[in-house]
Amino acid sequence: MDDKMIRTRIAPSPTGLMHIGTARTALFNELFARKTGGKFIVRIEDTDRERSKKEYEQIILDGLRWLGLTWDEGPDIGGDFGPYRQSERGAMYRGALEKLLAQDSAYPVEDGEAIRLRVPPEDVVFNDLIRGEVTVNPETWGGDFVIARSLDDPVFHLAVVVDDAAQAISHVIRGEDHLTNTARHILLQRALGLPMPQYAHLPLLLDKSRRKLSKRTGEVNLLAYRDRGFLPEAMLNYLALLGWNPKSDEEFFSHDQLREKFELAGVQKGGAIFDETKLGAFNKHYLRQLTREELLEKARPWLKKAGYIIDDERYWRDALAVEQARAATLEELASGVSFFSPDWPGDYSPSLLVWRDSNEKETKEIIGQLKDFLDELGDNVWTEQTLKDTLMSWVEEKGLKRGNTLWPLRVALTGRENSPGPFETAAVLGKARTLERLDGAFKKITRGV
RNA sequence: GGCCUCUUCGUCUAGUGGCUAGGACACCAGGUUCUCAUCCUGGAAACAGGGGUUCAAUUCCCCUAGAGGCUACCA
Repeated sequence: MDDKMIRTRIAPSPTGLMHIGTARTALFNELFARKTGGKFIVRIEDTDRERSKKEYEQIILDGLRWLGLTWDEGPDIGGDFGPYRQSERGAMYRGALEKLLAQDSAYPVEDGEAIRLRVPPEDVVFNDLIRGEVTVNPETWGGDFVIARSLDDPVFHLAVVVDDAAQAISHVIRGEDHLTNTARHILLQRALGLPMPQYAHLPLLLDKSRRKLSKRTGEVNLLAYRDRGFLPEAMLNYLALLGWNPKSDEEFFSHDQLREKFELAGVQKGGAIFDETKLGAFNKHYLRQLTREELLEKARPWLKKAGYIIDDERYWRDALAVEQARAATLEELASGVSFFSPDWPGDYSPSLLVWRDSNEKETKEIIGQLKDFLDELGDNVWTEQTLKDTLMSWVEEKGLKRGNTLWPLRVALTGRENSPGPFETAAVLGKARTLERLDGAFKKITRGV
C-alpha cells in the first residue's frame, strides 16, 4: 500500500440524530480527500452499546447521502479495511489491550475491571494543521486514563487510535472539542507503536448565544432541514463556507467546485455561528436555479402532502415556476402555489377585492367588465405577455386605474393579499378557470362586503 | 478551579507594518411595481481593552478581559 495515500474519515456515533456539526466535519473530510485524490471513509463508532442504535446509523448515512457526500469505504459498502463498525472490531481492541498490559504500559484498576494507560508526566506536543503547535500537559487531566471498561469493552480513545491506524487514516479532521483528546491519542499511539496521523481541528459550530451547537438551543438535526424544504446543494454550500473561505469574493460553489478548491489553509480558527438566515439566502438562490422539471420533482412530496392531485404535470410545473421567485424553501413553494389547485375553495373575504383607492361599487363594476372583456379573448392570446398587453391597453382605453383593476383581478384569481401578478397567474390558470374565478369574485362582492 | 484554544461590521468572512479596512447575508432608505417577492441605486455597520516594539500598528510581542472546548469506565 502507498504510504502517501491520503485517507480521511468521519466517525460518527449512532446515538441520536444526524447533527449539523457532524455533517460539516464529514463534508470537510470529503472535500479534502477529493481535492487530494485520497479516500474518504465512514466508520461507525458504536462502542457505547447502551446508546448506540442501528436506526441511528441509518439516519446518519441518509443524512450524508442527502448532502451528496460520497465515500469510498463504509459500513454500507464495505472496503479493504473493514469492518466499519467498531462493534465488529472487538478482536483488534482486545489485541491492543493485551499488548499494552503485557508490556506494562497499561494496568487494571484496583476495584473494577477497567484498564488505565500509564502516562508519563511530560508535555505532549503536536502540530495541528490548522492551529499550529499545541502543547498539552497530561497531568492537567489526571495522567493515567481509562482506555477500557474491560478487555472486551474498549473506550472511545483506544478504539479510535486502533482504528485510525488499522484503516491507515492519514489525516484526522475533526471538531475542536477533540483538541485535548488528541494528546491522549498520541500517548496511546506511542505505547502501541502506531504511526501518528496528521491532525486538523475544526472550529466548532455555535448557536446564536455562541455556545456549541446543541439540541437544546437550536435546530441541529440535518434531516429536519431537508424536511423543511431546504435543498442539499444550498446546505452543502453554506456549510462549506462556515469556517472555511475560498480566498475570493465568490460564494456560490457546486459540490464539484468545492472539491476542487478546498484546502485546510483556508480554515478558520474561531467558532462560527450557524445562521439560518444566511442558509435561507443560499436556499433561495439554489431554488431559483432549478428548471421547471426539477421544481416539480422536488416539490412533489410537499404538494402531495398538501393533498393536491398532480394529474396535469405541465400545469403544476407552470404554477411552480410562477411562485419560484418568491419562495425560500420547497415547503413555502408548495404552500405558495396552493391557489392553483383546481379545487381551490376561494374562501377569501370579499373586502379583500377592493383596492385601497377604490370602493365596493366600483370594484364590482370593474370585475363585471373584466369578465366580459376576457370572455371575448381567444385562447391563442392566453399567455402572460399578450394578456398583459391587451389588458393594459384596455385599462388605458377605459380610463381605469391600474390598481383599481389589477388588484381585484389578482385577488379574484389568488384570494391573497400577496401573490404573483395577475397576468402570469391568469396565463397558468387558463381562460376557463380565470373566468370562473372572476365570476366567483363578482358574486362574492355582489353579496356584499 | 486547572489546562487547551480562540477574538475584524449583527452574522459568515477578506485583508495589510502606512488602505476611505473589502465582500456576502441581514438591516435601513429611495427607485421600479396593483400586492409580496425580484431587480436597480444608495446608506448605516467592525479591527475586545491596555501596554509595549516601530517614524508608523488592525497587522509583531506581552498583559487583561471575554468566549468556547476539555477536565467521564460518552463519543
